[in-house]
Amino acid sequence: MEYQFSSIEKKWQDQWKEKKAYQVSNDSSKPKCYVLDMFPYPSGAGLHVGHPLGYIASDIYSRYKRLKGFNVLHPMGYDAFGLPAEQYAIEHGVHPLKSTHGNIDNFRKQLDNIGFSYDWDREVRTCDATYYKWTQWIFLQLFNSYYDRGAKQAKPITELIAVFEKEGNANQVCPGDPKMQFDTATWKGFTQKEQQSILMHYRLAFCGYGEVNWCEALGTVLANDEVINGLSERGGHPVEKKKLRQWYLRITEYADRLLSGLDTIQFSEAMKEMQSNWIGKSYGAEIDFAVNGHDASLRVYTTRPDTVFGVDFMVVAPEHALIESITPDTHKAEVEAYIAYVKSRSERERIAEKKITGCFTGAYVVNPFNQKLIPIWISEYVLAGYGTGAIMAVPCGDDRDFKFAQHFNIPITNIIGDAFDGKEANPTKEAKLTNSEFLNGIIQKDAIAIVNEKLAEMGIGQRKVNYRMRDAAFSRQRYWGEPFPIKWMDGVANPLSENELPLLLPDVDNYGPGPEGEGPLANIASWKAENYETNTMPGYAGSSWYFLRYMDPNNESEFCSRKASDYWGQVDLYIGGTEHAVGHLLYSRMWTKALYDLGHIGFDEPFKKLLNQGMIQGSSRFVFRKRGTNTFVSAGLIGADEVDQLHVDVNMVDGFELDTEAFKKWKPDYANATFILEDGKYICSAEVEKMSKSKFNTVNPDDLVQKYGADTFRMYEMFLGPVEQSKPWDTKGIEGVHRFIKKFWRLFFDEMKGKVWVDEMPTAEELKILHKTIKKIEEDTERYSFNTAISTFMICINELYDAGCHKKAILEQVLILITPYAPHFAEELWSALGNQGLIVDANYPIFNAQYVLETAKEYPVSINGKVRANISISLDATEDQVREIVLANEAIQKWVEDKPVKKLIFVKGRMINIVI
RNA sequence: GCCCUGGUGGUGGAACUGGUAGACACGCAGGACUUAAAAUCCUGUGGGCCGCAACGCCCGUGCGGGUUCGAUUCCCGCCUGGGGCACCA
Repeated sequence: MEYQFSSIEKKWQDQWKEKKAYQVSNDSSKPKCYVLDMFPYPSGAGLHVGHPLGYIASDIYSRYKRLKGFNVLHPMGYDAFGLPAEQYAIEHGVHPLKSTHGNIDNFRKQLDNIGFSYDWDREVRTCDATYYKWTQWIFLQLFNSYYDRGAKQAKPITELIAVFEKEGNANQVCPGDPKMQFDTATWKGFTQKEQQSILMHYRLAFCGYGEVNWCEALGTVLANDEVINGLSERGGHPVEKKKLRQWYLRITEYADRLLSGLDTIQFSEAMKEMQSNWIGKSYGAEIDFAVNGHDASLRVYTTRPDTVFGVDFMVVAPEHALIESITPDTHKAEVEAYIAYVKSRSERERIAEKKITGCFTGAYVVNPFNQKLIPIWISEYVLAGYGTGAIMAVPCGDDRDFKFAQHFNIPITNIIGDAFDGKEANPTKEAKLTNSEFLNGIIQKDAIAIVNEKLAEMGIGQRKVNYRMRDAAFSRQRYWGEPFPIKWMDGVANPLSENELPLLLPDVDNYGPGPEGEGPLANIASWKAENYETNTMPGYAGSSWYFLRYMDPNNESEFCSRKASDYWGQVDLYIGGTEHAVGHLLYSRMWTKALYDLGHIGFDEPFKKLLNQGMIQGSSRFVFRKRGTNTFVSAGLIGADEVDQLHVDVNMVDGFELDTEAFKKWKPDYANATFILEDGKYICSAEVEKMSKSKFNTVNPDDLVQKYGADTFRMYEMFLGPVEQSKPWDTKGIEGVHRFIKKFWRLFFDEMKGKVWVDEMPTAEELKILHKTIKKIEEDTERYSFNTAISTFMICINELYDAGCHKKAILEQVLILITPYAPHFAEELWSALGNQGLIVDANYPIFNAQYVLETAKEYPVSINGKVRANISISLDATEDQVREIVLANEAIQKWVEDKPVKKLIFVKGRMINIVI
């Protein structure tokens, strides 16, 4: 009986479906385990071999945990709102819902091919009203909350109102406007509208005017992480700064918790690094410098208060509020011209050119420590949005300040003696200070605290922590997203009540932008008549909480019952790519914390362990066409002729050898192609690139599943290397895995003889092979080392094969071990052995150390670290006995001769080393 | 520029806490079976030296140092691939 994978796989996929084998209950006495994939955006291009890598890994882990007795939640769904579907709608007039559904069907078909154990009854789609109803609901939770800095947690806005009525805002600094202050009476004196406007400055989801990344070509606002070098991530269109009314999430209030929470979760160092860089916490001080001749002071933020005697000039951002009042008439024209120049420059130009520009205001501040007058400059390199929008420049210690000083011939004060060579700035903290009066002779890093104390004493400064992270822009001028559950009345945003949800996304006639940068919803008269918000939520809204919905997907009265979220808790294993490091992974952490603060869930980090799968790259193949001809030269024969290098479909190339007949049929242009061959072959050149349709280097999993079966495909993807590692795809090796599976099959069935397994008692040697394998597979699967697990299976089968073992008692156990990796195969043979029920419900074999006990060990014996002999010695031999045996050995004696043995190192069960 | 990662045979990779480097595969070479092919099986396969062969010896984990009885693994300095951040004061 031959291994007929296609009928076997079809059969078991049908059986699983029929028996609802992967349906998961929230009611179980077993321990829980939640294994999650980052759900995909269903693009029109379909899956290539890179996509399932993480899905296979998570599927193996889920199935393994299930066999180990866990109640495993392993769901899948679709992140279905987003730009591509809308772009497609604009170009082809197809409703995004329709194209999205088509893409989802196609995805599902491809996923089903591979035999995943998803509980499809729990599928979520972010674009379904039954789902986005709750996205809107969570938005309202954020809208109706503020962050209590004292308690370090989100609280209902009603509590804040109560505080205002009792004591004003003295103990609740306004995050949106820190200078705002009012007492009880003032609060009560405000109109309803004024009160609402103040509350907006506290809300966790709020609306405000702000500089945003505006992309004219896309007609929308983009988040910082959607802008790359001044161009939009999608489409590569220019992006500029523009002031618009936008919704934001006050994620900055969570900066510190997002940072400290990293210590409680298992993310890779690289991932934590990326997140903490993004949050960008810095410790420094704010210092007030009195402006000479004005009753005003300039507040700067610095991380280096120790350098205060080295300040040679101040620089403020062009937007700084103080500029107008302190610039003397003599400098007005110049300053205005410079500000106009800065405004004329796009973000893109600024980043691309990085020119040193600036302008002196004509005003001075006084250094509070030595009364020196310090000129105030304006320059675009100082950002209005960070710190106080003003810096004290210390050219001898900061590279940018140094270059600025050089460029404008500003004299430089050296406060670090020999550590500064006059040619470049030295940012050290280890130098001894000079020219610094009371700080002279003190090491810089020690001086920081001294200056901070002095500042506090003088009442002109204090320690200050700053974050680089900005509040997250949360609105898009697009159609295909969640509508905001907000009605505008007299300039006040009114939240819909819970029973008005969902606010359904209406149909539109055209998907183009509305008037004045508004979204397409602004084009609908009935929508405008209701005064609904015309923006929609960004792509990350739905994906920020989907892992909670899987726990309770059909709940119509709650986003997720507390009972369900208490049962499932954190995601135990989350698998996905690194590209979401500072987007999705940060936002979903924030949403989780907010929902936790408000008491809706019982944990404040969503993902306990994150595993990043590597990217599978494409291995492109190229042919060389002689310029102006239809003749193709084999790679090894390219001489002086001018040739054009062209991508060729990798599926027409075997290794490097081109199938010339297939090539001719590929495109009409090539029908009459002629070839210059080497050794009768056309050889292509190769390059590793990103896998993409346009490079003709994509490999479709469907083709491989058809040719080798899903089980072979699954195992091969894992065998390729560690999951975390990026690597180019190469189909060649799949044969080896396929051979292995067939070999395993032949332990059960012989092509001629049919059934060959037997019901005999296993020998000690066979039990040893089995238990060695159980131990290793378990260890490897637990640490996600799937590639080495597969090689362990190969070793096991090779050994059983060599031992001629066809014993059911052994084979059956190995089948259970391999179930997570090759589920269809295991299911088929499990039932062939006469077992009732599914192998996915079997009990995992239990390792018994007794079977693998060794009595002796083949010790490597080295002399001065070089292995010279292998000697078998009993494991319970004492060191003295070992010494005797080893030194008596002929091969060792030859090396030792009559030299004295200085030392003998004996590591039990490992090795022996003789030092002479 | 700063930060994080990786660099091991012809190839993918293994070696988990410092203890026989190259497991397991691919590829290649030779052989068996077959009319032939596919499939399957067997043998060899890091480089070099000496040899009829067995055996044996030397070198070898990006490069140069160091610690150690012993280093792919730890430390210092450099080269290099990949990723992230980038006027953040």
